[in-house]
This record gives sequence, C-alpha cells and structure tokens, in this order.
Amino acid sequence: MMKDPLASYPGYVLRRAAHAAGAELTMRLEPLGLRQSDVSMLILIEANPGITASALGRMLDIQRANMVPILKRMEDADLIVREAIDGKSMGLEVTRAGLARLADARAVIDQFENELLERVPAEHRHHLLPALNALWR
Amino acid sequence: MMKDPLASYPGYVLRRAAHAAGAELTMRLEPLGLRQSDVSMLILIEANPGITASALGRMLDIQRANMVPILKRMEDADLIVREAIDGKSMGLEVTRAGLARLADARAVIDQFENELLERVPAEHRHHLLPALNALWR
DNA sequence: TATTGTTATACTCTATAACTATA
DNA sequence: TATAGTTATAGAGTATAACAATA
Repeated sequence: MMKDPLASYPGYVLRRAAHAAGAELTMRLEPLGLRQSDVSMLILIEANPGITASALGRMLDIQRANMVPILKRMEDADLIVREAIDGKSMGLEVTRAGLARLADARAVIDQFENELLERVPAEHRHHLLPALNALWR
Repeated sequence: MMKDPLASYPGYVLRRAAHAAGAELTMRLEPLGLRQSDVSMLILIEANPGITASALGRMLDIQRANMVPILKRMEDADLIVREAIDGKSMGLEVTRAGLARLADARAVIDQFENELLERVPAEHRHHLLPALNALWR
C-alpha cells in the first residue's frame, strides 16, 4: 500500500473534497442542461433582481470579461433577460422559464447538499459550514 | 447590500474556500518556481520511492495522459528522475536538488497550513480535517 | 475619473481516444 | 488481457489587456 502523507494537510484535503463534491454535482446537474455557475447565477439573480453583470461577477469572483459568454449562453437559453437600467448598465432578471429550471435545480442541489452533510460523522457535521466560511471570508 | 443565499450551501462554500486557499498557496509557492501539483508529487514520490507515473496519477486523481507533460517539466527542472523498473514501467525518484526544493516548499506549506487552521475559530478547528476527509473518501 | 460592457487572447487544467509495447 | 507510457486534441475555467461609452 502506498503512503499518503498528504492526507494530513487541511489545504490538500480541502482541495480534494471540493473537487470530488464539485464533480458529483456537475454530473447531477448535467441532465438539466445546467452548470454549477448557471445555478449560482440564477439563485443570485433571483435574490437580487436587476443586479448587473459586474456586481454578479464580483459576488462569484468571476472576472467581468468572463461573464460575457456565460450570460450570453444563459440569455440564448431563455434563462435570463437583460434590461437596460441606464445607458451604461444592464439589469439581470430570471425569466419564467429560468424560474422553472431553477426549481428543478434546487431540488437536485438540496438533495445533494443533504447527502453531502450525511457523509460527515454527526459529531463533526455542524462544524463544517462555519469552519469553511472562516476559511473563505 | 446584496443578498447571498449561496453562503448557506456547504457545497458552494466548500468550493469557494478551496479556491481561495488554493490561490493563496499558489502565490506563496510561485517564488520557489513550484506549483501545487509539483509539491504534491515530490511529497508522494519521496514517501514512495520508485512509484510509477500511473500509480502517482491514481493517488492524485490525475489522468495518465496528463502526467506526461508535468513529469517531463519536473524532470527537465532536475527535480525528479525516471529509472526503468522493467521494460514497461518507470520508477520515479526525487533528486538531491528536488529534495532541497521540497524542503523549501515544506516550510512554505507548513506555515500556510498553520495560518489556514488559525483562521478557523477554535471550537470548529479540529473538526475540519475529519469532516473534509469524510467528504472526500 | 471610475465603472460597465465588450472583444480578443493566452494559459492552465482536465477529459477522451487511440496507439505501442510490455506484464 | 490488462497495464504503462505516450501523443494528440478538445473543452472548460481563468487571467490580462485594451477599448468605447456612460456614470
């Protein structure tokens, strides 16, 4: 058997756990034709109607320039619309069709998040979210 | 202020925490001319001398095909050597220069991992690693 | 002067298929 | 028959620079 000294490094295990979870969620969203970033954006736009692409990108840590093709694809898929706020900014809204897809995605995600937490032994379970939030913010 | 409903999703926070930590470690390793994968490989090769590229890839969840350019770069940088085990397999070893670089990298990583854990409130701290390991394995 | 949206571009990481040679 | 190493290639995600138009 191979030795794995990396298992004791929190940073490494964090990366592996995130990758494993991310790959699984991507697989589960695939039948819906949605990517993780799509769902994140739909959730944030629904919670903040009229948000601009720049502000959305700042929340998700995605560069302005990289938002363009993503939002264009979502607009082409009739998931969101862009409406002029003023001559410079565009406000984002979730379409009716987008809300329906979002409802499906939420069912997938809620199930996924529940399963994720169930894998964590009970004595550690409620420490996960606050610990991770402390690492991120 | 914008609403952020994503903050309550463990999977999302996991991804953000891993990305933030990864970006920071990458920055700290950059002066050493090493990437995270380089250091992971050096650690694993040192712990398992003579390991093959395929076995190393399986441990790190990196495809065989993607190991080729990585190992070639590390060999060109005189961090590792490949020695024939038989007519098919090559055993990997860390060079003397590789060991020196690995020592520098370990100092960076140990400091980084300590700081990472210090950011987690004490009551959650020792739950992080077991919780993450449960998600991954 | 700072910000928004945009185009173009490049680099890294990752995934797949196919091939050769050997165990 | 399964495995190791390799090549080629394509798709994501991400990062930077630059520009026009507007706040």
